Amino acid sequence: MNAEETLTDQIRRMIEADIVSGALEPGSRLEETNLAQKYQVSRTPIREALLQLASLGFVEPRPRQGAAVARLTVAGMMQMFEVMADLESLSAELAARRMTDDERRQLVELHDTCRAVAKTGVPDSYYAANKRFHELIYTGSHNQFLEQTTRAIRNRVSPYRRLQLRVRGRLQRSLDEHDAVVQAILDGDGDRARRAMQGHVAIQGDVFMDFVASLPPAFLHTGSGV
Amino acid sequence: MNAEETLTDQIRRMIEADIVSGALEPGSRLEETNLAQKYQVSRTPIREALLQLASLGFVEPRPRQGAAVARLTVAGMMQMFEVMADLESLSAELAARRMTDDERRQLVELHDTCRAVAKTGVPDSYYAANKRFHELIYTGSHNQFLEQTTRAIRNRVSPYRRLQLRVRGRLQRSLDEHDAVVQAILDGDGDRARRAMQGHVAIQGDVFMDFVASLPPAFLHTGSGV
DNA sequence: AAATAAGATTTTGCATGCAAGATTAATATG
DNA sequence: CATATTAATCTTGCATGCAAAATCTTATTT
Repeated sequence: MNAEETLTDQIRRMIEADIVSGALEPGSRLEETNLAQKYQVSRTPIREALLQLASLGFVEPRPRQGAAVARLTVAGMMQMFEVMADLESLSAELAARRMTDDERRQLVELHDTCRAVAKTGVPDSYYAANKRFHELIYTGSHNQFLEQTTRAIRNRVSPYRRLQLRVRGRLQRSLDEHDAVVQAILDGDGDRARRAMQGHVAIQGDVFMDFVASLPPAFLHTGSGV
Repeated sequence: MNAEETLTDQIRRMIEADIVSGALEPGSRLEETNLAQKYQVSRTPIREALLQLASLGFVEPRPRQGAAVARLTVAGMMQMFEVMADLESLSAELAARRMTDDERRQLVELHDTCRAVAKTGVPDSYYAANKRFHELIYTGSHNQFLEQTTRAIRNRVSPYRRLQLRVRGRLQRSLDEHDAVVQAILDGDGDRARRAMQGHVAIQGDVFMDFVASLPPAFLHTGSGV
């Protein structure tokens, strides 16, 4: 039904994936000619893809100076975490009220998976399972716009966030917090679900400072702007 | 300091302004050649501007069929209001905690202006004053990312929202609700400010139904998607 | 007369070309 | 030798060109 995809779209998705996954580090220059050669297309679809990524905040375009993978200031990062915490909390509240029986079952299942993966102690695996857990809650809000918005922000901080779970002891803590969220959602208690999620994703002073301290300097942006 | 603006940027802003203001109605076709002629440039900067607007959600691009000013489904509109209500509430909460003395003074001043304008009973004037009131609260949150995000959503629903205040009696109600928000912020009571704002911007069943009923059919989108 | 099919026209998607601005290299100067 | 100035190279921003897809016209058939 939907018309086939345009070249620009494909390239946008590939570059975005490389940014989100961290393959392209924050601050990397993105030269149109390079990319055109890499993907075997002309500069036009590359330009168009970069323009879209710029308006989504993934790359910072400097007029007449090309684009680079966006870097965040510490302040900007805190701001994004603050907004995301609020949106995730809203998701949890709505999910508690709106999730179908089937979605609730899936939630329990995924939570068990998280627990199992946590036992292995491999941060990257937990990162993936944790991500699916949160995504299921976005979906459970039955608000697609909320889902898209939250996911977009999550993707933007993703290159940074990946490092977060390496902090010692964070993994077990995270699991306990998930537990509180799951219970509240199963009980259909929106307010409690919201507070539980807020507690889970809010940036706490010390944890955040440790996190910032662990970032490679090149990731950060000392100038103005977000 | 900042390099001069690119043609594409100027055009993007002009088209966006026309969409937000309602000069270009939802559903209008946006032909590249037309626009190129209108703005006296080649198709390239037009294409690039449209692509950016598409990723911001202002236009819906149908591959190989050009773009049109985005229309919202009723469901999509409800979803956006739901998210915006939450972000505005967060803004109010943070503003209560973070606004400077000067900002608080400005808030009181703007609130008085709203009251004065409301007396005249001209909806469009109140719309403008109300908008500035809300924008001051975004700024008062001292979270620029929140400010940008909220404003972006507000702009997207703006072509629809403009009609909302025409509902009879809405104007005085709005003013009373502002009053509660202002009081809570002045008291530095974040929780109360959040609840007051939530009450102000949340979509209530009947009001929303009246609102939807008043929309011109062409504005709405019956297909899938947001 | 309505519906369908075929052809003409328009419009997009992508490639290429070129000039202006930015970056780097080279040269001159204190 | 360091700094400043100028020249060369590279990169972007925009215009133009062309082929494929979509839309609109017209003609044909039932």
